[in-house]
Amino acid sequence: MDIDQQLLAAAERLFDRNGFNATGMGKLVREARLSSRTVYKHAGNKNALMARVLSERHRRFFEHTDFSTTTALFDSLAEWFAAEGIRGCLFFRAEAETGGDIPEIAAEVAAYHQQLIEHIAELVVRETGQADTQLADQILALFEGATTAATYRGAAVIDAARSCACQLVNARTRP
Amino acid sequence: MDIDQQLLAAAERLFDRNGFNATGMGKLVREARLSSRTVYKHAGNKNALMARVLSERHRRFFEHTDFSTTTALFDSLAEWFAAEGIRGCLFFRAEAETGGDIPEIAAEVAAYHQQLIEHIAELVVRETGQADTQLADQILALFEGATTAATYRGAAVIDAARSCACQLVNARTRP
DNA sequence: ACGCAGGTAAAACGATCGTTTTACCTTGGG
DNA sequence: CCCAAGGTAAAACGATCGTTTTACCTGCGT
Repeated sequence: MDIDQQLLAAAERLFDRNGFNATGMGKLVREARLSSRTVYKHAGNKNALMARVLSERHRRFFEHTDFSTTTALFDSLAEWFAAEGIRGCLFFRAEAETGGDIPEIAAEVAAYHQQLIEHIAELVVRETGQADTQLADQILALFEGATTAATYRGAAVIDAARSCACQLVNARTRP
Repeated sequence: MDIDQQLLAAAERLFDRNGFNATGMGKLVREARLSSRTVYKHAGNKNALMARVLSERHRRFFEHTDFSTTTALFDSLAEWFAAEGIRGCLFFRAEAETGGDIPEIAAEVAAYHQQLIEHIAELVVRETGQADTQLADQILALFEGATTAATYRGAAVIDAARSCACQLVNARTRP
């Protein structure tokens, strides 16, 4: 059934564009062109739907993003924003809107963050030949910072962050 | 009257900890130990209250933060988080929760961002002797990224971001 | 002594929230 | 042929939302 995709696509779009709490189930039902009965049959309730949206976003993001090199990482981010618009990190926003109080959502956010950290740590090892927590934290900060700051400064921040990250990595590559 | 401070303090605490939309006026009235009549006499309505909270936060943040050197900037951020807790940027969160649709709030967020950008640009000039948009964007990304990533990685990200920013600035200081 | 500015407590407003229910299709397989 | 599965449309649920109103109290200036 593409009914699940229809529902999840509408939910992700509305949650992302207008916020989670500001998006009522009524508006969601209307936008997804489904009946509320069907929506609740498929999603359970709003919290579960939010969690599924995050889970799907998680999958799609790591499917899209290329962690093979630092350059590729920030290029992927720029591509993502060009295709999806720049509205900041949906996981951070979900956690902030819910105060971390809804376990199913907090779990999805934590899972995303853990995988993000791991992928960056592996990237560091791959590019410099050794683990380096501080370098990984720096790339993470540049990645998150580009995501946030690009919402009001535009895509130029991503270029700036990429060149900074590459500088850091190159400095470690040949000492 | 400290009635305004009482109201704004409670509002900022609840909005920050639990989110803007998730914080009802009922809970706010209870927590501020005021009557709803008094709250609406002082604040007008919820949107105006949110905007005033952001305006006050803006003032307080720039009063606290030391933009004189790159080191001082990230030290200030670490101090702020130690004192206030780490929950990410309240301005970004306000914009995201409202989808940018409430003009009074969007204006406060834009004003904050503009001043942040300006202060960092001046910091760059002060430390390197010339304007450098790319360097300013890099420091901005590190600043925003530290703010966001510290919510799940902790204060270590701030140290990492500071050392990265200082490296960048020093590389420009003596060429 | 009095009035009024400005506070409280509590009820009430209509709107909207998330969710469930009722009643009615449509459709593919035995 | 028909019946279960699974969809729609729409009404209804109680809770809570943001906001206003009613009724009362208090303290201060003249």
